[in-house]
Amino acid sequence: MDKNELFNKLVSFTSSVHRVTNELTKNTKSNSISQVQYNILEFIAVSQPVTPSEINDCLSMSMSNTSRELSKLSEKKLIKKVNDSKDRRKQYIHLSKDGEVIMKEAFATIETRFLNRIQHASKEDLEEIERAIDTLQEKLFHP
Amino acid sequence: MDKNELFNKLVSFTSSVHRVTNELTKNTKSNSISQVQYNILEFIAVSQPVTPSEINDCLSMSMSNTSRELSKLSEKKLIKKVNDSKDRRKQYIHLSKDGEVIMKEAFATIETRFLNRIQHASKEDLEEIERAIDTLQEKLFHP
DNA sequence: CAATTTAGTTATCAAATGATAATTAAGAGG
DNA sequence: CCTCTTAATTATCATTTGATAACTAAATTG
Repeated sequence: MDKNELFNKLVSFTSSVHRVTNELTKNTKSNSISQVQYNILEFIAVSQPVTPSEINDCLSMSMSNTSRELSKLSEKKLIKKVNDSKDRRKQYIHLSKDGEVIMKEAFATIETRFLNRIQHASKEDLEEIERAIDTLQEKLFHP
Repeated sequence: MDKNELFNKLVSFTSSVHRVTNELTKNTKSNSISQVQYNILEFIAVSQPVTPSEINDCLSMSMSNTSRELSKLSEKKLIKKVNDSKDRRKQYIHLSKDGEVIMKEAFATIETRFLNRIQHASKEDLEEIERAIDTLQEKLFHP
């Protein structure tokens, strides 16, 4: 087992994942929000609840900009801020009802494109794909 | 086989891939270039050769900005532009020697972090990971 | 050949973003 | 209690970026 070769495979694999993710999520955002705001909502939707610190860390943005954009999303009633009951410096950000609606629509578009992409896959292929995802999730990406 | 469930797995999987990619590539860029310039060099390194159009498409940036940043990278002697011999409107961007050096260093850092991440995986685990990557690359991400 | 489209460059301006610093509030450690 | 650190907000300013338009050059279409 050549770990070096495995690393090269990982590089080209992650590059493919990013490319396909781009294709699937292109132009899915509603017109009422900016691209960055959509990225934030998507991150919240997948990782709910999140703190502002996690957002600027995971989306590689500055704390000042995160704070600004969260305020705008709050004004638009797309997110809710909840204080941590133990550590009262922390906030947990959730999607609001309206935020959930926007993200449900976006994910519906993404899912349609995904189903289109795997429409010719056989039952066996799909099962193999599912097992492969489980394997990588468990052994490589989750910890 | 529930395709809906498979989609949900894909969403959480791609989210993990992005998170781990972030961890592995954080602060790997040399101080002489901006983050965007690093992203461009990384994309070129993985997909060489690429056209300016592919760069603005895959990195979701405007054509004007792509052109500006490529000029800067050219001034810094990190890339080379080669005209397509058939379609002379097109350019192919390659890394220069200096660009290769910068990216080799960056990937060395990333590889060290990756090896650290899989240090406790058994031989069997690594083989399973490799097969899973091959499967997803072939059946889900490559086409 | 003429008209249209495509690839890319450049200049300009407005908007988004990052860096910084000052500030508030609260947890952690001595 | 005092100091240090962490989480977050806000204001200010410089830089980066996107949008637009004008432009060159070359391919495509008809």
